[in-house]
Amino acid sequence: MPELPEVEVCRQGITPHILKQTVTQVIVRNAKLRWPIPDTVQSMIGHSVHKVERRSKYLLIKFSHGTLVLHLGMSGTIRVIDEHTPVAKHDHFDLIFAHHKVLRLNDPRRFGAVLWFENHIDERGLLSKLGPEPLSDDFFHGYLFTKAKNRKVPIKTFLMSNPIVVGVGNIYANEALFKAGILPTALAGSISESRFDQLTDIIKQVLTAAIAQGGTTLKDFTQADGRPGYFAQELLVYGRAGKKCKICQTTLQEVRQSNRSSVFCPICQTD
DNA sequence: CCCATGTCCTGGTCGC
DNA sequence: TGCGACCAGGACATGG
Repeated sequence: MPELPEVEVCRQGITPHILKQTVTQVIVRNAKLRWPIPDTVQSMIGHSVHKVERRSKYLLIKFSHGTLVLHLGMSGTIRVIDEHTPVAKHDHFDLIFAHHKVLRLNDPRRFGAVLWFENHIDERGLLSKLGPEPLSDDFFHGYLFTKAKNRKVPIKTFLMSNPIVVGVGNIYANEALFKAGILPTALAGSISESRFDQLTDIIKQVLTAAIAQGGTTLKDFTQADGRPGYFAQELLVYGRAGKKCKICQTTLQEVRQSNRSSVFCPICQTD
């Protein structure tokens, strides 16, 4: 599920089901996620949800005395379901509420995380080391150009770097670079300010459109099937290596960068 | 065997 | 030479 639009749609979807509801039980079936689920998650019992926020791809479920931090990793999904719904394979964590609904985390690969920040303290600095939200005013014209000065890293790796900007994963990095006409292998420090500004606008557009489409197809997170939001969006390059560019019909090519696949059109995209 | 939506961490390199 | 910034790749676990 995990690109930013999917997490945001998830946040919007679960919020009305859990806001102001009181936790009655916390079940940890398998604590071995990316980090062990701490015993302190039990402190939510008897407390109610004040707010449901998102920072980067982290879901923040806020209580008066702390914050439950959820990350979906590469394969996690969250649903709000009836408490009698049978437990399925990879259902690792339940947050049960007084109105008999359950927030249930399923994560086959277990790269996700369930953490508790007492008094909002982020011991690992997970949230404090993050760059700006791409849809906020902190991600503005000139920002990427300034950050990229003297950087020799490929633009695609640069875009996917959380200290630079959060929420741009492999799918949207590929899609945004195609739309901006920039090769993923172009060096970040060699890209002009105007092209960076155009790329900034495109990233905002792509993420906004994905949230809007995910929001319409996935507005209720109480269903058993959770189709990721990006399936609703037409993908121009991601997953299309060897197929024809939808703009110029040239065969799309693939390279690996930092152990991730990048797909691009050798005609539509340039250094 | 190959590949896969994330990201922390390690170890190596580079430049001041 | 020292040190910090930067960068590539490994690691995690499961399924298609």
